[in-house]
Amino acid sequence: MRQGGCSFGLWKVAVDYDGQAVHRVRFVRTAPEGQVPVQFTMFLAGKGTGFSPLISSAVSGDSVYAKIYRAVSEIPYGETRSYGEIAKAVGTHPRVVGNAMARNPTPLIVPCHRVIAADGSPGGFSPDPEIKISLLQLEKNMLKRGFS
DNA sequence: GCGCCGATCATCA
DNA sequence: TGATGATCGGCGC
Repeated sequence: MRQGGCSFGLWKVAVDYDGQAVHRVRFVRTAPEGQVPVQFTMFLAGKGTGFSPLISSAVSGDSVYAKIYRAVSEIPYGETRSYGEIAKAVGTHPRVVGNAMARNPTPLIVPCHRVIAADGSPGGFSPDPEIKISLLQLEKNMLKRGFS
């Protein structure tokens, strides 16, 4: 298991991973020393649209949560879905989707920031909703500017 | 049009 | 077993 950190604006991203398997991602004020997979730095710099071939350990298994994480992973770069849409896709209730996002062990890889409330408002994000806004703006800008 | 309230269900303590 | 959510939709005003 390797550990690393990189910057995203005022926040840092701490990553626990093992080869292509990513076990945990979290936003922190101070990141641990070490390298992160190149996909993270590329994505956060607006030079990548995804994390392939990295896989999150959260999507394995057959629990409802794993299904939710898989469904969320299929949201394309720059697009959004509502909690209700995800819920319908996996056959559960929107509240459960919110619960799954709140406990998401690997944000970014499972793009929980692309899941917003049904009326278009951002909804919540841990530890800070501003991160969610920043990520959505980043993706929107990059689509518009053609990954400059 | 806006705000309140009840439904709903997988985890965790 | 009961409480708790990063919600949704309908109804009343």
